[in-house]
Amino acid sequence: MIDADANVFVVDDEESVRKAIARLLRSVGYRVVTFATAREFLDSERGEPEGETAACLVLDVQMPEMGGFDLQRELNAAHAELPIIYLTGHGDIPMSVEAMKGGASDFLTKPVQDVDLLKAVEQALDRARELNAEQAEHSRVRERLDRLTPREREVMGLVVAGLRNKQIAYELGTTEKTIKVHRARVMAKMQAPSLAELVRLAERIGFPEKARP
Amino acid sequence: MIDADANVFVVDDEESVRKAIARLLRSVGYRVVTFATAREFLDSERGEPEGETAACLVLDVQMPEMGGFDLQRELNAAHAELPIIYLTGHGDIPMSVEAMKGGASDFLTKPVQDVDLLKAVEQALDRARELNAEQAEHSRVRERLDRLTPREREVMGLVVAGLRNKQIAYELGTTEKTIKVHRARVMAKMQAPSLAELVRLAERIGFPEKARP
DNA sequence: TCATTTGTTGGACCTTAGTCCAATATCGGC
DNA sequence: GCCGATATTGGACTAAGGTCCAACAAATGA
Repeated sequence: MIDADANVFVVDDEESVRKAIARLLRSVGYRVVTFATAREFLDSERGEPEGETAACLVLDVQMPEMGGFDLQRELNAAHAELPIIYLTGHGDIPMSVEAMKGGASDFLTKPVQDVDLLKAVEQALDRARELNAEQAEHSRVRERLDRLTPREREVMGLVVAGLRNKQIAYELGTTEKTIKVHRARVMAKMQAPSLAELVRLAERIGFPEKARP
Repeated sequence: MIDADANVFVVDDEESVRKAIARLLRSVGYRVVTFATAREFLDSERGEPEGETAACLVLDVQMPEMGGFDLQRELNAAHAELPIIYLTGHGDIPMSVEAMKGGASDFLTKPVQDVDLLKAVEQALDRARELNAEQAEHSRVRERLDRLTPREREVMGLVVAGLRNKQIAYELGTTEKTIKVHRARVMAKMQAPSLAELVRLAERIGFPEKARP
């Protein structure tokens, strides 16, 4: 079954293609927004960046000015993780392979069969939902981490490294007593019911970040 | 630079192709073993399954009896993670896209340029080295886990879930003292210097496995 | 079957962690 | 100078974790 709460963005310079694709996708219940150029898409406000609704992009490879691959590069640079389905009239195997290596969700040739496109969109949206779920959890945890004071962050780093309070106190040149207070605050602010959970939270967001070499 | 300690397996039914590819790859320092059929490759002993040396597979798509994709399916079923570079004389875009979705490392068309193949092999071997490193760590931890008694595994599961000894004792219908002993053995057998590290080890191997619904 | 692991359980004791109270010192801003 | 946030420390106490020693039952192997 199809989850109707999904956005599909279509970027193609040919109006006939945009219309045909939009009609097809709307007919099965997707919300569709079309764009004639990559620039137009980038400048648009496409709703929430912290995605609540799944979204994917159907993207023409060959377009004047900014092509599909250029757009993908822009999106990656902007951290906007959005599954992409490429569409092309003049593609070859090396191009499709490069696109897939670059993380594309699919790569189809025009004229595209309706079933093929629908299947590709479904897959892309599934990917989007997974990405959204991950990212939502990730930013929820980072938000808590941001509320820690510098000292608390230090303490947390050493706690998840497995050091005991006494050792942490020595490392930071203070007393065990103080560490206990910081530690308790860390647990509270991070909303960790146990040390095990704190470690998992830290792992998930890659804390602490590695030192620069 | 090229790491000479690498195996490249070549499976192609045309002897001329095998010879040409083998010569090319050997000329830059790779160890090469060729096979005329997928069956022949599967039946061979290709050295250590717990890979110490990186390896990849250059695989013809069209072959009598068992084709390249069939071979990949066999390998996946057998847990043998081996980066695959497909080679085909009669490929199309949908085929290449499917191959890439299926986890192929690359997909090239015959006749292949030397530089293209060499670049693809380098990339595939890089992937293989990463996979090897991950898998080596993974199986090292699993090995330790396998040395735990059933009871110790139960205790470990509840420990990494964040339960306290008292709660674990209640769950398992015994006393806190007993749990402490199990717990100490778990730490020793898992070679975890701290609870934090035990949690990370458990996370890495996906322990405990989720119950089936 | 006997002996030897292996897994399991308990007691006594010490160390470490967490909690509730309170207090001091510093800094940046208003 | 006062206020709020941060960092620090102490006392007294409870709870939890870890260690050493000891014991017993079940499984394993000769």
